[in-house]
Amino acid sequence: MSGDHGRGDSQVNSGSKGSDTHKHKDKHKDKEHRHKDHKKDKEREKLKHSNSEYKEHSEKKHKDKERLKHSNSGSDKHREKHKEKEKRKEEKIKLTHDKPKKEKENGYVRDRSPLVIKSELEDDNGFYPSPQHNKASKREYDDQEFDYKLKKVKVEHDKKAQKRKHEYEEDEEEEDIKPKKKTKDKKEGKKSKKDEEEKWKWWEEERYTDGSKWRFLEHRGPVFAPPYEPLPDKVRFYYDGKPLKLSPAAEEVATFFSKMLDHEYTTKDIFRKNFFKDWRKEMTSEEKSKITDLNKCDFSDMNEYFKAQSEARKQMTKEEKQKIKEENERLIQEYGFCIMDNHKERIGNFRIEPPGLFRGRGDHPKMGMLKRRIRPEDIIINCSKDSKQPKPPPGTKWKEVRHDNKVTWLASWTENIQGSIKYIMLNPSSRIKGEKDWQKYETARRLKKCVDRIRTQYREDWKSKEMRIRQRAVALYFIDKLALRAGNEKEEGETADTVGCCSLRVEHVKLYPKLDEQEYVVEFDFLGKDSIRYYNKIPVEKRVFKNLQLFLENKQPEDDLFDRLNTSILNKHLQELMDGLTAKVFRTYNASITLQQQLKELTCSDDSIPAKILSYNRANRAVAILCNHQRAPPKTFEKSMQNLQTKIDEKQSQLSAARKQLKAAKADHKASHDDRSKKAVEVKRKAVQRIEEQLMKLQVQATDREENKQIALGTSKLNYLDPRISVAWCKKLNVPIEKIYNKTQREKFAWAIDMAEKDYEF
DNA sequence: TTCTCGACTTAGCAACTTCGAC
DNA sequence: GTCGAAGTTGCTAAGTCGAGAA
Repeated sequence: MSGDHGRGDSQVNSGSKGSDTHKHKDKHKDKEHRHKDHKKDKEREKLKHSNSEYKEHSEKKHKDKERLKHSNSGSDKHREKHKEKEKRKEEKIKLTHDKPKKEKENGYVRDRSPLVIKSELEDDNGFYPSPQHNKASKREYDDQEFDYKLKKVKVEHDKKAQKRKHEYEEDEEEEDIKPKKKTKDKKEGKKSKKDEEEKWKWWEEERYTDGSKWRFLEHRGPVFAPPYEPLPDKVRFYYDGKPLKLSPAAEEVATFFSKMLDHEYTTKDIFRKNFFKDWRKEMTSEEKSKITDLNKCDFSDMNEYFKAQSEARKQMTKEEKQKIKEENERLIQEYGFCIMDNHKERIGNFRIEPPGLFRGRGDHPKMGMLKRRIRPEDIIINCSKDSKQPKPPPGTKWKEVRHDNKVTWLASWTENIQGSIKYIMLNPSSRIKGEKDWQKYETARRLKKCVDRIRTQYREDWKSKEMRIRQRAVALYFIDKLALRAGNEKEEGETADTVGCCSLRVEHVKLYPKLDEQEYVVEFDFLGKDSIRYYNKIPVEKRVFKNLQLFLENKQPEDDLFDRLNTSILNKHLQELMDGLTAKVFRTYNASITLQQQLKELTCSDDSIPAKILSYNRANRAVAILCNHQRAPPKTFEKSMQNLQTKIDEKQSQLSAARKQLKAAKADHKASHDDRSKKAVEVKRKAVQRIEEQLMKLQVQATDREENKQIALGTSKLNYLDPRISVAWCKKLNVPIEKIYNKTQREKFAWAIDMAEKDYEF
């Protein structure tokens, strides 16, 4: 495809990105890098910028940024503000912990949602009533590319909804009465019902255009973590070499730590410090006075106990395992589904996160803190007014029950580490998620149509008189060319120090007018999402290079590279260029277009199926490299590679032996010319062929595995690659779809599998 | 206009399950 | 049937982005 201005080539084919140069270094080195301290003293006086226009804006933005970002800056005012923020957050967390925020939330429910729902439900003719287009719904409506096929519009009315609702209730009752006595027939009956649901082609139906997400929603609420079971007396905790019986609350938190003893986390200072601080909060005053030093705590006995338990689980008999499986299945049947608009849909995560120690990624300042137990009193339930509301566990109550059909979640709670909200939502195979996914790819396809115009414009903007426009244009170039993330601003001290494009700092880029025979090379080295290192050396256009030199002028390493840009400004600009365009659409677009190009380049219709799959994986890998989707090499990688090599060696000697035998058989036949010897030649020839195929398969497997060592293919496959490209490729080249997508993925992409023909073009 | 928050997507890891060789 | 490797699933952290409050 033409639209790529040579982007991928250096990266994708030659692997010039860090994946092949720096990024595969020892993981520890990466971790060291992650530890790089960005919190340097910011008191030093800022040098004045030479460019006057730049200076004026820069000062303003600098002030803002200082206030916003650097908690350790010299500004008292800023410190106070930061403190205030912290306080507010703590209060919020405390509030959600203690008492529900009744007023606001109740107001919300009473004043808005039910009214909306009521009026909509009353509208009998308009199952999708004429919307008073709000902004969000207008965009959906305007999105012409995302028009449903209306060949089979199925409009089910409330009566039918009620009927289905009752079926669901009957199911539930049956489950309640005899949960474990499912006959085979009943199971099959359920299966066919399930099949019916699986076959539901929501993509052939109309969708809501008024911003509402559903009309009817009924579910059983979440499943809570099992209560804490105190340790048997024989399992001891030792302090300073002496056994110490802990109170149940302190003991529970101690078990969280003891279970992680083999993990690197427990060796980290921040983790230990945070854990100890939170653990002490759970101790009795007596425990608090005794236990004052984590280094004197010995959790090894507890650790051994949990390891033994885990081992015992593995050693369970088939029957015991089966029993657990069945019990789990029962739980899924009861809580794992909901009824949304006449259809039984799978819930993605119906279990509440159990208490434990927070495992932040990278250098997270809050790692080790105690994630508290979530109780029914913390949970907000969302369901429709006319549904059977989920019952809280006996003796408890929900924080709130609301009926907001403008959102997709079924339940939510506020977690205590960051004060953010967690949700229970539907499975990716559900209509609500699928629609959104489809829409995402349609937006990316619309970008394809205007990407050339956008590229021309940002090239023009590199020459702009206004610094803010130049910065915007260079940032957009990086987002487009390198598939960088937008890079929202983050609150310092709350999370690990990671950046995206707009939040890049001076210290993250190095400029080389000439490097290894290439001109105008930019070296990127920063930690992105999940503290994954992005390292890349890339030649850029001269104008970009000159602009970067200008942006870096008179700045300190910890200053922002794009000091007059943030994601909000960028996205507002993108919105003007194309309806629905945001920074992340470029990632989706470039990922999908790269897959399509690579598949065209790499596959040949004459190839065997394994060879085709290898090509597919290579195309997928090109995207994963582009998007910097890395993984830690599997622990057993070296060993499994060795085993595979042994197999290859064996197969090779088997092959040469078989060839010798064939040669001998041929000689025999030449001498005797009889049928028996002719037959023997045929048999030997087939044997050689078979071994050759086996050898090839093994070699392909080895190549694939080696190339995949540190690349995660799943993320791009699941989130960035328009599934219709893969489906079309499979259909065109007669590759079974099962070779590309497993069961879960096929469920998620059912819409694409159904609608994409072999000639589909992204 | 700035800032915060809610809702949602994207992400890697680890536990669990299945597969295939012996 | 056993064992190790590969594949799958679940979990939950960490992003993006837009709306609305301050």
